Amino acid sequence: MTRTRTHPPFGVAVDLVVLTVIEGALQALLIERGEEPFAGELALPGGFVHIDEGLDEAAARELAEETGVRVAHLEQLATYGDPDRDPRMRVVSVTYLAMAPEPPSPRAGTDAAEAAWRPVRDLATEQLAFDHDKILEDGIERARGKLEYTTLATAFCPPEFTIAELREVYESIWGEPLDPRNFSRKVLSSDGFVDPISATTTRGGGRPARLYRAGEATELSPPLRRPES
Amino acid sequence: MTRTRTHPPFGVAVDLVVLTVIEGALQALLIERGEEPFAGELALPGGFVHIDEGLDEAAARELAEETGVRVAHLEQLATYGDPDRDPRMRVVSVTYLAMAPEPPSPRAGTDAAEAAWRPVRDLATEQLAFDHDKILEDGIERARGKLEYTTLATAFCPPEFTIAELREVYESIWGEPLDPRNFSRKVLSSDGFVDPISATTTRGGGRPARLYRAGEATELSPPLRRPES
DNA sequence: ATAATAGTGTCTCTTAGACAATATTTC
DNA sequence: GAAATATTGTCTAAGAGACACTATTAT
Repeated sequence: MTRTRTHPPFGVAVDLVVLTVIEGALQALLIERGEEPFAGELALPGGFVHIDEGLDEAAARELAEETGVRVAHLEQLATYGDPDRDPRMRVVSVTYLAMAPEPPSPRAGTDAAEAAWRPVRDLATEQLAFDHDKILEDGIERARGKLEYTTLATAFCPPEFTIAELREVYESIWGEPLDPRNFSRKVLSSDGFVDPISATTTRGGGRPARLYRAGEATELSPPLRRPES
Repeated sequence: MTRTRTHPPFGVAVDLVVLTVIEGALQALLIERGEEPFAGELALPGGFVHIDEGLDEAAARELAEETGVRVAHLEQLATYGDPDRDPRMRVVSVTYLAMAPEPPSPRAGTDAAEAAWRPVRDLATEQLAFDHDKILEDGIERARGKLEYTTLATAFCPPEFTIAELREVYESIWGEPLDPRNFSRKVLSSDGFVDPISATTTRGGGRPARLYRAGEATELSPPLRRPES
C-alpha cells in the first residue's frame, strides 16, 4: 500500500464544551463563526491541532486563544468523526469538557468573531454549526452524570463558596430542586468534598453562611443521587 | 495559512480493547505484531481509519477483519494523540472498548501474525507496543466502573445464563468475591436487568439453577456498589 | 417584629451486607 | 448420607428523603 492510501489526509481538531453557571442557569461558551462554512452561526470554540502538540495541549491552547477563560477542570469528552461532518475535508474532532467557576467576560479571539456565554436552555431549538449540537448535548449529559459520583461541582464555584452556592450548581445543572438541609448534611458528611474555613459571608441576605474550599477528594462515595423526575 | 499548515497530515487509527471472561479470569484480545515498529510485540487489534468511513464503522471493521470475534457491546473509550506515540508519523488513535460473551477461537487477520486471549493479570509486567499498556488499563478501568451502574455485565454472558455466571463476571472483573445470596437478590430486584426463562441448567454441579436472558434495561439504579477493598 | 436564609435534629423507609436455614441435585 | 450449589428468609446498620425546629442576620 502507498502511504497515501494507508494514511489518508485527515484533519484533527479539538472542540470545547465550556460550561458555567450564571444566576442559576447553566451556560455554554459559544463563538459566532466568522468564516465559511457556517459563517455567522454559533459554534463551539475550537480549532485544528498542531502537528507537534498533544491533544490536551491543543485543547488548553484553543481555550486560552479563543476565549481567554480560565477553567477549573478540563477533560476529554469524546471524538466525533463522521465522514461528512465538515464539508471542507475529512475532520476528526476530539472534544473536551471544561468547567469554569465564574463568568469573566470572554474576549474575542483570532478567528472568532465573538465569544459569549449562552444559557443552554435557549439553545434547545437553536442550531449550532457542524455537529456541535450533539457534542454540546453529550457534554451536558456527561457533566450531569459526573456530579453524581465526583466532587466536580466545586469546579463551578469560586475558590471560597457556601454550601448554598454549591447546591445551586447542582440544581442548575440537574434542573431539579434539592432539599437544602439534606444536601448540606450529605456534603459535609462526605470526606474531603469541602474543607471549612474560618470565615462567613452574608451575600445571601439572611443568616451568614460558613465558607468552604474544595477538598482533596475527587470521587464521591456513596454518590449523591439525582432525583428521579 | 496554507492548507498544509492548517491541516497537517495526521494518521487516524482505531484500536480496540476487547475483553472477555474465561474460567474466572478477565482476558484481553491481543495480536502479535508482524511488522515494524514493535514487530513481534503484543498490541491491541486495530488499524487505520479509511477516508470514507466513520469511526464506529472502522472499529467494527477492524474487529471483524483482525479478530473475527463477535462482540455484544462496542463503545468508544478515549482518544490518544501524543505527538510521539507512533515513531512513523503523527497518529491519533480513537480507541474502543468491546465485550465478548464467549471465547470463540480468534483467527489471525491480514496484518496480525496472531490474535489470542491473554489473561490481563499476566500482562501487569508485560510491555505492549505503542501506548497500548495505558489504553488497556484505561479500558479495564472503564469496564470496572460501568459494571456498577449499568447492566453491561450481561454482554460477557452467553444468551442464556445463570445468576452465578453473571456473578462470576463481576467477581472476575472486579477481582473481589461477592456474596451469592445478596447478589442474587440485588439482580432480581433490579427491574429489567435479567428476564427469567422457564429452563434450568445443572452445569454447576449442585442444585439446578434457573436460566435468564439479558433484560431491556441498560442503567442500574440504584447501582451495584463495588466492595471497598 | 418580620422576613430571609443557615444549620441541626428527628423520624421513616429503603437498601446493603452478614449469615442462618432450606431445597435440589450428583456421587 | 455427604458434598455441592441454589434459593429464600432474617437481622442489623447505614443512608436517603421528608420535614419540624432553632439560629443569626437585615429591614
